[in-house]
Amino acid sequence: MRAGPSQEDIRRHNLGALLRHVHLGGPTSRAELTSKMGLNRSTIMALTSDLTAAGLVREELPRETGRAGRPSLVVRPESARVYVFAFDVSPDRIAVARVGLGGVILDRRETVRRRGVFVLEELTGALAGFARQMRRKTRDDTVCVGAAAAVSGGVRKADGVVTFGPNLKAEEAPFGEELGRKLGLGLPVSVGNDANLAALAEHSRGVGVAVRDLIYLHGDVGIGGGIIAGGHLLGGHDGYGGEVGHMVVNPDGRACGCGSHGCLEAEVGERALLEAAGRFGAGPQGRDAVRAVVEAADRGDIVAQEALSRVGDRLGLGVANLVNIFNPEMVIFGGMLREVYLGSAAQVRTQLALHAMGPQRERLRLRTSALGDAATLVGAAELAFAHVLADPLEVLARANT
Amino acid sequence: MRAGPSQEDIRRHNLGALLRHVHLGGPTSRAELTSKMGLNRSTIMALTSDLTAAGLVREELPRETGRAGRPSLVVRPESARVYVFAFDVSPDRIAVARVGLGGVILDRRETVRRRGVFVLEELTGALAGFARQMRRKTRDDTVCVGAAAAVSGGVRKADGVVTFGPNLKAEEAPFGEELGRKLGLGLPVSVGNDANLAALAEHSRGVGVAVRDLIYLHGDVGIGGGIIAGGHLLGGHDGYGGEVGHMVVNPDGRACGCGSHGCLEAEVGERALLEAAGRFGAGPQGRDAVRAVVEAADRGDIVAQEALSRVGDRLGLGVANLVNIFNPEMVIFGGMLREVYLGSAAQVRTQLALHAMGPQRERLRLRTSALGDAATLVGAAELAFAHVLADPLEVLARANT
DNA sequence: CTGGATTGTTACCGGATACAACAAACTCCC
DNA sequence: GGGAGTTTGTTGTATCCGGTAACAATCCAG
Repeated sequence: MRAGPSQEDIRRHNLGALLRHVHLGGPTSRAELTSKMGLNRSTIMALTSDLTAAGLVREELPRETGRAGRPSLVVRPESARVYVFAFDVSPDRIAVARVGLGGVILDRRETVRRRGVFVLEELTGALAGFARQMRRKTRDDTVCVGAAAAVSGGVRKADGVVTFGPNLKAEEAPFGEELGRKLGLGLPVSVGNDANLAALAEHSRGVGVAVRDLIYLHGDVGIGGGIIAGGHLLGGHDGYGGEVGHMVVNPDGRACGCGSHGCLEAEVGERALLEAAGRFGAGPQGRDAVRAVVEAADRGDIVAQEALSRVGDRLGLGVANLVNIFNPEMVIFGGMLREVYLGSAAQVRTQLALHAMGPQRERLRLRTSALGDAATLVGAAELAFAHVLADPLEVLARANT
Repeated sequence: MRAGPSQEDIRRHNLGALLRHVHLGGPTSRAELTSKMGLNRSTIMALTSDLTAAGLVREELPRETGRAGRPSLVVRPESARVYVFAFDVSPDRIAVARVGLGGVILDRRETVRRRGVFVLEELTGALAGFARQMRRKTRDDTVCVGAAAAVSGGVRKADGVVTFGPNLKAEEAPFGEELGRKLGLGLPVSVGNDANLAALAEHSRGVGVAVRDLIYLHGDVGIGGGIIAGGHLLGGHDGYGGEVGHMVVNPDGRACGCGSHGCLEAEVGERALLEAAGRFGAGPQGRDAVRAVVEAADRGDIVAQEALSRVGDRLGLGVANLVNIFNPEMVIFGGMLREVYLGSAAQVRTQLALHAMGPQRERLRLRTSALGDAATLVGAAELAFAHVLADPLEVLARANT
């Protein structure tokens, strides 16, 4: 409700908006910025001057214009100079990326990991180690402006502590705090749920660009989700918003790890599919196992087909419920749900036709993730960049001291 | 993304913020406004001067201060002078209220109506007639600054047309347009879904004040809902957000009017309860019939108790799903669901314990509507006032010509 | 090479808020 | 009842931000 000392606020906001433009939209000419932001030429110049002086963007003459008139300077993000660290803790791997302003992945390391084990010391140690390696390779004029991590689990908004997850037992893990300490950059590490951040990623740089209402469904061991409502990530009161995995789609269904029955996760998760296909425990686990089922079904394997069909029905019912409640413009399937959806699109559409209301269904678009496995890392990077976009000059002033 | 000519924007925003303070918070001293809005004394003075000159607020010396120092002028909304018309089309009644700035219901008329009949001409005619009667009784210096209607049905965001609802057949009803024409005030009539507007009302003036994430569930013939996420009403892409009535809570359940099976509406709607209690068709309909079931259960009627129990189970499962997905701070039961919840709170809580995840459940509060039947009217009034709060001076300049 | 078009650059203007100083009005205490 | 202390209204000034306008720079077309 408060407005604040508004002179500075305006400037902050406009600087952030301009930076967000070139961060998300790539190199943009001043002329385009002038029209898209609705500001005057002279104002745009003042803003870009500030950002250039801060070392956040660079202005260059365009190669070819093709049009009459003086060529407009192109504003491009200082991708190589200004960067963040993005971390990802998935059930099957951990990954670190150095992501430049503008969203370029400059460097990246990852390693597999054993499922179900979550030793805070070990994890943060490995991640920080990767980050240090990458940092040593950077030139001296580069500057790290933030860090964020995506974890598969619930992250409490109040303090960023991981409170539950497939890898966690009863205890709570102060993941961000510990990782921040180990990094030793004097930067706080934001933490977010992996599916939430993947949703953010698809919204900013994936299939969901310019889509203000979308639902992203992510499958790995469990089922997670992220909801963009009105252009903003739905966080919920404590930060657990979008946890669609435990929506009950079949009250008499399979037992779920959460203690309930017939959760989306229990009916559509990796284990459900593999068990239905008679492949649980026997062969490989994870993404490859799911892909194998879909391929078998494609080749005519009846058991695989029926497994996919059943899972697709439940998935479709879950999507129908979400569509009825949210009326999104788009639903995006990511992680292993990408394969499941591609293998059972007919069932999903049938369930939608049965259970979703006409008006909500008519303009709905079903898509698969455009960013794939990189989605969580990209989302974490966006989270890390968020405070830079909120107040560009403050961040750089602090980094340059 | 665009910022606009920001000098004016700042002023507009601050004027709106100040007006919203006194509109929602009641009479407020300049000193309080200064601290709450984070603006300087002199700025607050300039803002209140403008609003006073426009006739939107009045400044008065307070009765008693009780504290040292010069008493701060109290800014109060011009409730008697500036008003809107709020309309409500429920299944069982239609209502019109004249609501003053600040949310005071100055005048109100309503009449019962037959269910299931929706004749556009007739409805808008009756509503406009009520409004004209009220308008004749107002003094000359009063000014109507807006109008909005709550309807039980889906309202398409793009054009405000009612596209589906318990009272509608296949056709679409340009309700707002027609009502606006009949009113003849030169004002557009905004239209919103009744449950959405009731949610807005509870959020601004009911149990949900200062709650940024809440779910409001409304029961009459069907089940509607309104979701406030991050302080904003969740509209969805086409405006059908919050339509929780057709979430499937029992795939093998009762047939629903929408063509699906086991929808929340079909399982816990009025008809479901009355049929389970063996009272459908025989006795009275509507709110009174529901109340009778709850009272019978209280007196020990086994059939009524079992009916309530079953309905409460389904309701609880639906709420658990919503809680998992949204992680709201509060769930509010309104309309006939108020009675249902009061009569089956134990079942609802049991289902929550079974199906809702711990972290989401722990800090959740379950409440009943504070505004009761007035919620939809109050919500419609808020919708009507919305554009006044967005740009106070423009609206009044136009009204005074 | 000239004319038209588009944009960068600069100086100036109007508007909005903060700040500071003074006046006004209240409470408390003697 | 009156003075001290406190809080707030009021007014004038300063600062900052964005818009406007005029001019210079640079491109394309012919």
